[in-house]
Amino acid sequence: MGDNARMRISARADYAVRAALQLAACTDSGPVKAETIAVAQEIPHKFLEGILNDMRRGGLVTSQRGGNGGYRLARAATDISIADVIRTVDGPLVSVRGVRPPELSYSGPAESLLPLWIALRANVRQILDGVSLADVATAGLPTEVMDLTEDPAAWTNP
Amino acid sequence: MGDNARMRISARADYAVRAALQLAACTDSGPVKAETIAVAQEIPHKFLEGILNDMRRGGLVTSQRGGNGGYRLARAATDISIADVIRTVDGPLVSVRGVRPPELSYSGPAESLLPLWIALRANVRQILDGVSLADVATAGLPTEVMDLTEDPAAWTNP
DNA sequence: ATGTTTCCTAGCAGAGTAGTAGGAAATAAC
DNA sequence: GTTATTTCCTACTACTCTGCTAGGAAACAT
Repeated sequence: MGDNARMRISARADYAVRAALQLAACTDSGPVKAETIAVAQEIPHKFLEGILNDMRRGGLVTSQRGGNGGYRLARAATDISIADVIRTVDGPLVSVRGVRPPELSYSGPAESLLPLWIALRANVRQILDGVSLADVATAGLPTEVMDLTEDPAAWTNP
Repeated sequence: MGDNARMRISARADYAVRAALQLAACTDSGPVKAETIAVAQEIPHKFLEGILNDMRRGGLVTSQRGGNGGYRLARAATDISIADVIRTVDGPLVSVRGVRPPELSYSGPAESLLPLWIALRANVRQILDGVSLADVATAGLPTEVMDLTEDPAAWTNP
């Protein structure tokens, strides 16, 4: 018990999204070096290299080596969702006891737990699949998302 | 990479909720033994004992020792949310890189990430705070939650 | 007293997290 | 073709978290 949490965005995922946002921001000034991103977003350089590599393997970014090389987004920033990034570097968005909800089976009074986890997942997807890198980079989050942040209670802790 | 996921309901949390549901189901037949719950829900007995203890410390259940002892809910099943249970055994629902969203600060094109995480958290809370043990135990999930499970896409993997 | 059941402490094997280190391979500029 | 640059790859480390198990002490009912 302590500061561990259940919906946890890992350092990897957070860094990956921020790096992707940085790429979205400098979309037409040639490839961006890992080092540049690392400095701009205060991310450990070598750690970031590995993350960018995962994103390349996942088809999210393309890379070029050598002097004046670097990374750029493989698709338009409007066409890459936050969920795409997180899934690429960290795997599935939602799991229960290590497996994805559809593989679960409950009995007795717990039977309705499965639909609950499904609803939870659908809800998370709605947000993370529905927001693109461009939305965040240009500070133009969808109104449904902005609406959720209106309630001051959303900003307080528990 | 692999089967790790970002919104992960741990075994602890899953077991805790199921145990609480079992208690909600036998609310007026006297205290329920850990062993009984363990068998009914196929949860490792000694592991469950620890979880029930955490729930007692968290004020969710009361206990009685000795022959004919066991556990019962401390409040009405309508008055305990799924979020209450998860938070009691696992800590805060949502965190980014180990800290809760309000403590974060982003710069440059990542500035709108904070409102995004806040919206995500609000959305998760909406579900988990809004569903009580009684809702699940009686298979009477709120209609907003049921609506989310209507779309067949909610049941498919990615 | 006796049996039952919770409560407490300790430990443990495996996996995941957040990095670091060092160098090989590709590319561009000269 | 050499050199500087930058990605790419492998391996390693230290720490924490997860999902348990073991053994017994304390409380309670009969």
